[in-house]
Amino acid sequence: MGKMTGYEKEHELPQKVRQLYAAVLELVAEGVDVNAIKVSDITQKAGIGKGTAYDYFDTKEDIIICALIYAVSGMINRIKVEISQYESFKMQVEQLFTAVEKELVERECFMRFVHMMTDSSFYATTLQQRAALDVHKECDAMVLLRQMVEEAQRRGEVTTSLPLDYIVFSLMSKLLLYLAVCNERQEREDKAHQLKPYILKGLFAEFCR
Amino acid sequence: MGKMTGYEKEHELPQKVRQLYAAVLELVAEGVDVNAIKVSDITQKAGIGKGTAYDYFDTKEDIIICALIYAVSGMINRIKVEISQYESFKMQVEQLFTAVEKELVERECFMRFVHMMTDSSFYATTLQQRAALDVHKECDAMVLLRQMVEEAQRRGEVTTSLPLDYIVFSLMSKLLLYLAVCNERQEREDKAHQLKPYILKGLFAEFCR
Amino acid sequence: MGKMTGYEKEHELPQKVRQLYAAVLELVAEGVDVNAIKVSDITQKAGIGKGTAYDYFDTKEDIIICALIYAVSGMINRIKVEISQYESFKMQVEQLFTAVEKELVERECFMRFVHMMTDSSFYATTLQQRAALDVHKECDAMVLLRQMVEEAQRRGEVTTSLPLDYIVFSLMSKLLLYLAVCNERQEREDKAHQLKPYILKGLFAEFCR
Amino acid sequence: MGKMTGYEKEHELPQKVRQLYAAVLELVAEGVDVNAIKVSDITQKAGIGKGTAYDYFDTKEDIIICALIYAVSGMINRIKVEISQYESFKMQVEQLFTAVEKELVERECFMRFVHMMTDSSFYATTLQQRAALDVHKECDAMVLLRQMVEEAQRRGEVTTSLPLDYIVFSLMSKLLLYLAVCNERQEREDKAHQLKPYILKGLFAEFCR
DNA sequence: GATGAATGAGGGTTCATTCAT
DNA sequence: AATGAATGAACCCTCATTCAT
Repeated sequence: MGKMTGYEKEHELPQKVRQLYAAVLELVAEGVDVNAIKVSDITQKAGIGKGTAYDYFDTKEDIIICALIYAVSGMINRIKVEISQYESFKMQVEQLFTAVEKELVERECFMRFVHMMTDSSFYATTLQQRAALDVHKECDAMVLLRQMVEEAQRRGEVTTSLPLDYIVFSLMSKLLLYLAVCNERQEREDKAHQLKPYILKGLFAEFCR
Repeated sequence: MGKMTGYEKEHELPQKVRQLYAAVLELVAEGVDVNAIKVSDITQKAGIGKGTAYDYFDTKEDIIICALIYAVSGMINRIKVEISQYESFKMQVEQLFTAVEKELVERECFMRFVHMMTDSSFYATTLQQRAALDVHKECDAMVLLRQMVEEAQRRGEVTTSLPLDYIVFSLMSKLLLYLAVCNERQEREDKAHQLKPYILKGLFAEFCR
Repeated sequence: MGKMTGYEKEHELPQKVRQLYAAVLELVAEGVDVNAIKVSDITQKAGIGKGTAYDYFDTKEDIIICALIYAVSGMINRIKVEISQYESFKMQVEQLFTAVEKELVERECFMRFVHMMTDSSFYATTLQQRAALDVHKECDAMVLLRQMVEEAQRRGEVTTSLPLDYIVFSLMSKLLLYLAVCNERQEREDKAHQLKPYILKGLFAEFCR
Repeated sequence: MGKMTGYEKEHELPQKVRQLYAAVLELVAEGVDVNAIKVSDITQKAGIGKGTAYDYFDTKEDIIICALIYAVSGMINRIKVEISQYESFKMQVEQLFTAVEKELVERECFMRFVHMMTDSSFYATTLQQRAALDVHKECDAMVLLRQMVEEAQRRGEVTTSLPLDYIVFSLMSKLLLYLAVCNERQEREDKAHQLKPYILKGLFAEFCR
């Protein structure tokens, strides 16, 4: 049987695969170390037999990687849709910050994913290779941000006197910064919300006309 | 025997421990997945027997964590010294960027360490707990940055109209962003150097009077 | 439902069972290790569902054993018929050698079967037990040879001054020797044909008047 | 560490390897199906830890194959020595038959080994490949027999009017036949001894002047 | 009846840790 | 003190067998 790749459309996903993905993402959201996840953890949480997982995936690593790709590409696509409802760059950026902080599971997965994109763990390396091959670039948040900025530049909302790369990277770094703060334990949850307006203000002051 | 903690002074380190740390850091610098490092990899590279490692550490994880703490606290202390030679905030920040990009091994370890501070892997969790207990805060780059900014504010070089947290986080995020770009494969190495002046200019424009 | 035993008459065999047997024997003829044959290999080659195989057999081992019994008893019966067309012992023996070398699949299965009769693998042990119970002795090539020799002795063609057992065993050993040589890779295929006249001559010289 | 090959000299064998070999051979002698032997069976019988086996061998199959090569090459070498004490071909052949029937364990291993040389099981295939590469031909009983016959021909004891191959194969087939009969359950043990003189007489009548 | 998706017991292999030398 | 051979718990993966459809 053809094994999963992580890029299947939502409706193409067999039920069992959906359960496997959900199990992995729950574990990740619970803060379990990805490297410590056991196949039996996943299948038990998914409520299916261990062997079944291997009908859809070749290795444990595949299960986890596909679950992460699934989560992040889904998240990015959802953010794309949400952002497209706004016309101004500023509103889009605000929406972006709101979107990523929204749900714990997604936030955790996104963080994990971003880490992996700049990490040298096994999962990181594999994901980077996958991303490089990924024609749809569905998983690349950078691509999303780049498009957003380019269009805003075309509309004249964002300065063109700074390199596109710099603007995109700045946006990304502030976004991650925000996520990192959000993710810290409770006490700082407030701090995150206090910082948000400053982060946005800083961004707009630097890049918007 | 008392086991190592990672906070020993340089001169307190037994020779064997030094060799163990060096081995771990070399492996990390080579891009080996921390989770994939085996005790035999470490001791072989260190040129000592496996049993000896257990005279100084209780578990494999301890060896790795202490090596990382050692590397990062050393790095931060060295940066402290380097920075203290400059009097202006701008020069200090420039020096900071130069320092972290300087050496591959350090950069890699620093990245790994930072990842771990915002990660939920086993090593991450342990390091975070250790950092929370760490009275000297020797390992906390944030503390260093905070001190730097506070003093600059006292000297009137940095604005006090923005929250200290925000300034520190911004500085940190730009620094990490820069490191991440530096760490990408060859092609981008140039991109990193092209971005640097913009990053610094952006920082100074936002925070310096 | 009553499960198969391997001794069903050709016309009693359900179509699916025929397909299963054919699949097993093809695999064996392809040189696949009997111990490595998977149920899915068999049913896939047979073009039927896995569950169906278990309607006719209790275990995987049963499928394989019955297929082998089927192949060998069929082969022996066919050889019996072919031999009965000849009246002289010498002609019968020549026919015997021709018959066993005839078809690759049969030769392979026969070899496998003979191995199993003098082996201690699981299949061997089971087959030996079965053969001991086999009232018809349909599977026992030795019985065929014994009858052949006994009748030839009665007709005065074969010496009675040597023990029957010895003559039968000698015949068997030469036959197997010949098969073994036939089965070696290509180069020796010729060698087999060169040896054949010597093998027969030796046999006849020793046992025929 | 360098792994075992099965061709180590007796005195080169680490103690643990010796124990592993002994365990495998005991199991084989007990009539356990080679394909059913578990690593834990071997190490338990050997009285060592499971992991230790993997210090000396890469896979379970390696352990078993090396044990068989060890047993057979040892046996053949011992037979070589025993045979070399006799000067006449007839005495040598008699000694050969005595030697192979001598010890249960050896007989069983030799049978297993011979099976494997004309079989298509995994072990068989691997052993055949090894034997083809084996420069010493230490494991090849055929080589031993061939030398024996050639020398006897040179001494004028064995006819040169028959092809060498035929003589060697005949000798081999009678030898194996004899072993097979010896190996059958109790009742036939006697039969074997009754057959022996006829087998030898037949051989000598056919090949000796 | 026929199927093949699902199961989970079982076994090969790895590697952190120990301890006799 | 230092070693590394030995251990065995742990875990991934396979595949015979079942059973709902």
